[in-house]
Amino acid sequence: MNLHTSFSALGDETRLAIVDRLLTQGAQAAGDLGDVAPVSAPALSRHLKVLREAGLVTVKRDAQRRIYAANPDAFRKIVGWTISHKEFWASSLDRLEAYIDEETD
Amino acid sequence: MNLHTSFSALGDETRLAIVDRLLTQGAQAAGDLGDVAPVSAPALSRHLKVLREAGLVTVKRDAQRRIYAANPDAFRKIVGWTISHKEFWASSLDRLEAYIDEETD
DNA sequence: TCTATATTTAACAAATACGTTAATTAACAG
DNA sequence: CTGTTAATTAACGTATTTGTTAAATATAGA
Repeated sequence: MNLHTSFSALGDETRLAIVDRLLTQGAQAAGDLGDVAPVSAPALSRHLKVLREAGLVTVKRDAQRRIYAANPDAFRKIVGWTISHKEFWASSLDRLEAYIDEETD
Repeated sequence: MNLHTSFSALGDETRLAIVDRLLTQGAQAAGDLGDVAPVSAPALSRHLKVLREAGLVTVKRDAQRRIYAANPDAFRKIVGWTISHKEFWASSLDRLEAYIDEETD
């Protein structure tokens, strides 16, 4: 899938929250994601579809449930792009490191 | 600016091409970006506005020209987010490294 | 089988996004 | 001051996105 498709999928607040949740807490059923944003189940389902079609998440069935998980390959593509431009944004690496330390606490 | 706003801005093929160009070739005037995609000057101008409002690029005037440049801070935010989830996507780091080597040639 | 649970799909309205051409603004050059 | 160049803003049509409620699908369990 094209890189801009991944970015587009992450360009919605609800979808970014879903992905962040899956990255942080691991795989979850669709229903368990209901509290990431104040939207109906059908709306959530469609967001999951967008993420699926962009290749950012994968699904697996478990009885009535659909277990969603973030797809590492998709993230490697994004990281790959950013890293390929590292010499640009990392011109002062310490500032990045400061930022990361701050964010990951 | 929110992270999803950055992703949203990069979620359009033309805008991603603009940004990639600025990252690769450095600052350029709006007119010089005309060949990144087959769109009219007004369309391009609006894409640049979206990127500006998302904080991904900055502008500086030079007579009639507007010189656009990628904004490192915006990219650090994106990198910061991906890195904060590194333990996930980098679970097999060699695969990422292989990918990067392949992409940056 | 009948019912409850989990999720998706259908149908539809409202908002947003993107492209175009025409008009406007701004700065330079003769 | 007039014409040229550079870029943006205005106006407008169409397509896509996002949300909702109602209906459909699929599995589990009494």
